[in-house]
Amino acid sequence: MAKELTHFEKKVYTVVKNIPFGKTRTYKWVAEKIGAKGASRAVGNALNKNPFPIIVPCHRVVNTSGYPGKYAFGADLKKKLLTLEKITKCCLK
DNA sequence: GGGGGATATGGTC
DNA sequence: GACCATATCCCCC
Repeated sequence: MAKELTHFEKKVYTVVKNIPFGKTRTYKWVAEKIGAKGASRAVGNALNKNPFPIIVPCHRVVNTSGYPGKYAFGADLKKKLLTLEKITKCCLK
């Protein structure tokens, strides 16, 4: 099972997985974090093929405009998830 | 500061 | 070689 993920994807998932709840990061931020500065697009590629969208909150990754770009399950869902997390965080707080 | 268009860049299929 | 969930630069207002 264990799909043989590329070293790049592995790093991307590890970083994205560590993004705090209710927070959002940019593709560039992730790229630099994994040491692939400039590979912002490659980050999106890896997330798109994300085999575990459950443990990898890829919906927390947005572009520099602070606006959610695309999403494997639909940009609409992504926006919804972000809003939901925001509300949840506010409620718990 | 913001909008639109074009180019550069990195990784995977 | 082509594709892609971006980023950045240039121009204009």
